Amino acid sequence: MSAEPEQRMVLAVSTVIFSLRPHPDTGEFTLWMPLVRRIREPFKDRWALPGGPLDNGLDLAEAAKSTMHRTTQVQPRHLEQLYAFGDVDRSPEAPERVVSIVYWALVRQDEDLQVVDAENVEWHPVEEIPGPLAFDHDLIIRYAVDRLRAKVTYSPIAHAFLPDEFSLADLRRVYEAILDRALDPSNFRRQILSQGTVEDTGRRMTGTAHRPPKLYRSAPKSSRYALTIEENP
Amino acid sequence: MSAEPEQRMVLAVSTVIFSLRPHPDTGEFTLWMPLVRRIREPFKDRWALPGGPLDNGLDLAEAAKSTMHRTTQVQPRHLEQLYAFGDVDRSPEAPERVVSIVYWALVRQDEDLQVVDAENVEWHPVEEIPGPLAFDHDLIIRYAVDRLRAKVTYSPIAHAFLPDEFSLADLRRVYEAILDRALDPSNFRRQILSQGTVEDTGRRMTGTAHRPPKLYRSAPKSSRYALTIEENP
DNA sequence: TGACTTGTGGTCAGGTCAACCTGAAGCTCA
DNA sequence: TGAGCTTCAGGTTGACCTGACCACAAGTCA
Repeated sequence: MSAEPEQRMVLAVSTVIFSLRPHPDTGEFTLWMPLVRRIREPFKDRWALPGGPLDNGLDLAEAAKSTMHRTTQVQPRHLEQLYAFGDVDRSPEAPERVVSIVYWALVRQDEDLQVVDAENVEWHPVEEIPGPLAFDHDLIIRYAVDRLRAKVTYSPIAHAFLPDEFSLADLRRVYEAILDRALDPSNFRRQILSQGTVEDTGRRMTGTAHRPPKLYRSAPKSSRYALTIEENP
Repeated sequence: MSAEPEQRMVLAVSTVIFSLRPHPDTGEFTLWMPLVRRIREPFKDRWALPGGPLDNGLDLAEAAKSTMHRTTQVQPRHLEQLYAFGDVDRSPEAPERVVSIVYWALVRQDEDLQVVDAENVEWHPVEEIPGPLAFDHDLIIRYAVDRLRAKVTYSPIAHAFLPDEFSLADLRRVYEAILDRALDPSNFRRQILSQGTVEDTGRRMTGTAHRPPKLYRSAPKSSRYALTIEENP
């Protein structure tokens, strides 16, 4: 088509990883995410999303999981494609054109919290990202947060943050952290139970300093398309 | 990472194009889309989505519009990224790995209907696609139709099918075609007017065989992200 | 003129949702 | 031991939304 000299192009895969942790100041749960410090140009020493060039032998989602695990040690419970970024003026400082297929992932609270930070990786609350990031990663993160907030209101993905069994108050605190506002406990309870995405285990939590809550588990999902990965081992 | 011989990889851009036309049998409006007959291997002589290799000098959306216009002559009014398909087992018959960034587009009724079918292009109602298509394009189309149906219920994209001025009955027929069910005219009217996405022009349609309806136009939109292209020239 | 068609506007019953209230069931501490 | 505290569990109420239905408006057509 065009007679210009062939410009080098890189196809990369990266991931916005969401985790739930208490904020050091307030103690309230908030969204955190890991960032990786770049060790080479372009954008040397700037923070960036975990990612890397597409391994030609792997599926896109597998490649995302692979680079994610290698750099941050986390194993996501929910992985979903966010968007493909690849405009020509995307990062004018980079010498080659980069098309990035970006995923977002949710990590289980219990698995996540025991992970030690790897080298050149730092976790930050999403409201306190040390910008500006490399490439257009600030934009990508804002988009991912918005997508997560929208999706949590119509899809039972919040469960992905929790262990196998949880109380409705646990689930409510997840929603509150994502949406960044308080929810009425009894209205929340009615909504969740009416949508049939959790089922009663018959057991109750023990050792609480108050009335012990019932324990629930996620109900089996019925997804029409295999474009989302959940509950991977 | 892997020491295997470098496998050739192609980055392609293709588009699911939706248009509204009366069905030849019933006369009711339904969704149609153009398919292109492949003239080379793999999948020679099979129908496929319009698309082609990514032009390295163009933005992703521009590349999609470019190949779309070149093959089918249409100019979309609404263009939106659907998904990036690129699993390694995506089309076992193809010799090289193809990563496709797929867009979906809505074409205005009036512009669209005057277009003559280009060579090797045929329009089909979405319910009567002559499958199986090339690659995994059947899956892609099903996914795109579902996304369109979902999105039309919470976003004012149906306007993209209509000319600048339209009656609420026109708009209702668009919704009915997309959702494939009848809608109550007066309830539809109440909903649309309450959401503020249309504004009264003060004029009425003339030459109708009944009470002349008011004409409306789309109200200016407020989009938070520039990831969707609308109203392109 | 009267039948017909489609647009426009309203009513009404049922469901949903947020705000609020009350009791249940554990713990802690005097 | 029992009062007080905290959180869970479940109910009530009123505002709002939605779908089904009704009635009239304003044109054309025979």
